[in-house]
Amino acid sequence: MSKEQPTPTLQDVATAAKVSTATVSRCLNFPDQVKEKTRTKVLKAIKMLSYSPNFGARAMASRRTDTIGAIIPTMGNAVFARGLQAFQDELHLHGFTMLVASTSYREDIEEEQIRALVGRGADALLLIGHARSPEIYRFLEAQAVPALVTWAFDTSLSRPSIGFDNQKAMCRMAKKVIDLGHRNLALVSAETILNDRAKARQLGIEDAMVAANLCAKTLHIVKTTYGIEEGATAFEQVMKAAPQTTAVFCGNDVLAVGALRRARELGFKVPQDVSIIGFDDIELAEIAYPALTTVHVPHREMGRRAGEALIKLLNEGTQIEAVELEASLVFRDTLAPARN
Amino acid sequence: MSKEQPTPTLQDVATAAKVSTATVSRCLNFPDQVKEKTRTKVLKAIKMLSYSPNFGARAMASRRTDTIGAIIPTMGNAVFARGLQAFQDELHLHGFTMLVASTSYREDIEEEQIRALVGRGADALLLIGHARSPEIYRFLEAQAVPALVTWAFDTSLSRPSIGFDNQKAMCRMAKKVIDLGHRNLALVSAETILNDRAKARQLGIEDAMVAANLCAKTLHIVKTTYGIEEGATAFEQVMKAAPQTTAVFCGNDVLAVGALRRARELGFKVPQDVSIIGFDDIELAEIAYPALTTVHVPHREMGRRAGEALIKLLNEGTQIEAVELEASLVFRDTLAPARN
DNA sequence: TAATAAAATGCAAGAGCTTACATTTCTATT
DNA sequence: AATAGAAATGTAAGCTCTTGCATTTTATTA
Repeated sequence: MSKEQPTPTLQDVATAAKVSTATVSRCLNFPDQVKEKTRTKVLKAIKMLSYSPNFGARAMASRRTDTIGAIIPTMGNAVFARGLQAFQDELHLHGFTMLVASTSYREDIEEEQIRALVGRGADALLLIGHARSPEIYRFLEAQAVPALVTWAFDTSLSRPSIGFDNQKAMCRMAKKVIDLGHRNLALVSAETILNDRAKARQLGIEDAMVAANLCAKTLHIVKTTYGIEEGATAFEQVMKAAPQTTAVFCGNDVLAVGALRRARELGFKVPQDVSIIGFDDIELAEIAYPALTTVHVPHREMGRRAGEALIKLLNEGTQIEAVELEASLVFRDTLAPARN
Repeated sequence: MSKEQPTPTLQDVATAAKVSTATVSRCLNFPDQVKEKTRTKVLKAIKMLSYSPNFGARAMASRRTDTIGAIIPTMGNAVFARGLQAFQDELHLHGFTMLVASTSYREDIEEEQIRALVGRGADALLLIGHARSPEIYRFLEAQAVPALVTWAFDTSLSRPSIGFDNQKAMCRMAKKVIDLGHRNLALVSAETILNDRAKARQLGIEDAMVAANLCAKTLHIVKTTYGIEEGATAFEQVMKAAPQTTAVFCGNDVLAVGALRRARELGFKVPQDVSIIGFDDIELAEIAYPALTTVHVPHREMGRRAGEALIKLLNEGTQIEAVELEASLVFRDTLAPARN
C-alpha cells in the first residue's frame, strides 16, 4: 500500500494557514462567516496541500451527509439507468450526492444494500416498488431514514410513493388489445413474488379480461428472469404450449425485444400472426423492428420528482406527498387486430 | 426531521449485551475471535436494536473503507452501465462496495466527482480514459488513492490501464471498409478534446486511410454530443455537406442507431446507398434494423478485470499490470461494398 | 474617545468506531 | 491441584471533523 505520507487533515491546513481548525472548517462550510483575507489564506493552504475533507469525519461530527441512496434492480436496464440519471441530476442541483446500489432483483442483496447505504450515512433512500419484508421497513424506521418508493403508486399502503399505477396502465393497454379482437392472451413476466410491479402488470391484464367477460385463468403466463435471450426463450415456450395465442404481453421491453426476435426466427409475422406488447418504452422499443408497441413509463419525470421531494423533506421537513404520474400507451408496429 | 430517538450505537449494543464495545466490534469484524456464546448474545442485541454500524466512524478508526469509486460519463449508455455492473459484481464478491458517479462528459464535473469520491473514502478509483488535467492526477497522488484507467489501453503513458486500443480497433474496421471499396468516408464523433477514446477512434480511421493511400484530410468529420437524436442530426449534416459519402463511421452505437434511423427517413437504403458503422456493440446494435456492423468492446471483461486488479492492489499490494484486451469486429447488416 | 454591539476567531468537547495493550478466563499439561 | 500458555475480553487512546460557547477584534454610535 502507499500510505507513506499521510493525507493532509484539517489540522494541517490550520497550521499551514496559521489559524484554528474551527476557522478552516467554517471557511469550507460557511464561507461568509470568515473574513475575506483569512479565507484567501486558508484557501491557499488547502490548495497547496491538496487537502480534501474527510467525509466520514464530517458526517460524524455534523450528523448529516447530504447523501441520498438509491437502490435499483439493475443498471443494465435503461429504464432504471435513465430514471436514476434524472434523480442524480436533481440531487446534484441541490448539492446532494447520490449513492447507487443494485440488487440483481434479489431480495437478500437488497436488504444488504439498504443496510450498507444507511450505514454509509444516506440521509434518505430511493426504493423501487413496495414489496419488501416488514423487518427491513422496521430497520429504516429505527434508523430514522426516510424512504421513498417509486416506480409504483399505491395509496392503499401507508408509505408514500411517487410513480404510476402499473396495474391500471397495463389494464388500459390490455383493453385496447382485447378491443382488437384478441382472445388468446399470454404474458411473459418476471417472477411476481418479490416484484410487485410485475404482479401489478399481470393483474392489470386480468382485470381487462374480466371486464371483457374473458376468463382470467386463460391468460397463459410464462415466468422468466430478465434479459433479451430470456425473453426469446419464453416466447418460444408460450407458442409451444399455447399455439393459439395471438397476443403476447411482456413484463418489460427487454423481454419483448427478445420475444420479437425469436418470433421472427420462428417464422411468425409480427404483428400479422402474433402481436407483441412491451412495457417501459426505452430506446430499444423504438429501435426494434418492427417498432414495439409498449407502455411509456415516465422515468425521467419520476426520477426528478423523487429527488425534489426527498430534498424538500430533508431541507425543510416537508412531508412527502404521494404523486401519481401517468403512464401512456405508445402504439407502434407490433400490435394489430387478431388474425381471422 | 425525525431524529428523535437517536440511532443505536456500538455502545448501546455493548450495554445491552453486557460486554465491552471492543467485543461487539470484534464480533462484527473478526467473528472467530469471540466465543460462540458471547457472539450469540451480541448478535441478538444487534438485531433487537436494529443496529447498523456507522460507516464514517468505522472508516475513520480503521483507515480503510473497502470502497472503490467508479466515475463514468453517463449511466444512460448501456456500454458503461454493463461494464459497471460487471465491475460491481466483482467487487461485491470480495466484500467491497462500489460508489458510482457520472460526469455527463464534462471535465469540471469529473473533477468534482473525483474529489467527492476520494473525500468519501474511496480506497481506489476506476476511471474511463486517460485524458484529464495533471492537477487532478497530482491530487490523487497526494491523497494516495490509486486510480485505474479502463476503456483505453496506451502503454506510452505511465498510468496503468486495462482496456483495449481504440485506435487499433477502429483502424482494423476502417481497413475492412476501405477494402470494400469505400473512398468517401465520414465520421460522426463526440468532441475529441476531452475524450481520448473518441480521438483515438478518429485517428484509427485516418491511419487506415493513410495506409490505403487515401488522404486523411478527406475524412468528413461532424462533431456532436451524445444521443440518438444527435446521431440522426449529424448524419443529415454529413449527407448534406458531403453527398458523395458512402460510409459513415459513428463514435458509438447510440449515434449510429440515430444515423441509421435518419438514413431511412431520408430515403437512403442502408447498406446499399450508404454503410453505417457503430462502436461498442451494445444490445441496440443487434436489435437495430438492419442490424448494426460495429466494434465489440469487451465491457464485461474489462469491468471484471478492473475489479480484480484493484482488489488485488488493495488487499495484497500487488501492483496493477496493464492488460490489453481485444476488441473484435462484428459484421452485421449495415456494411456492404461501396456503390461505385 | 469611550462604550457598546457585531463580527471574527479560537477552544475544546464530542460524534461512533477500531485496535494496541492490559487483564481476566479458560485449557491443557504435569 | 498448580501452572504455563492460549484464548477471550476489557480499557482507553485516537481517527478527523463540527459547533456551542468563550474570547478577541473590528465597526458603530454617542
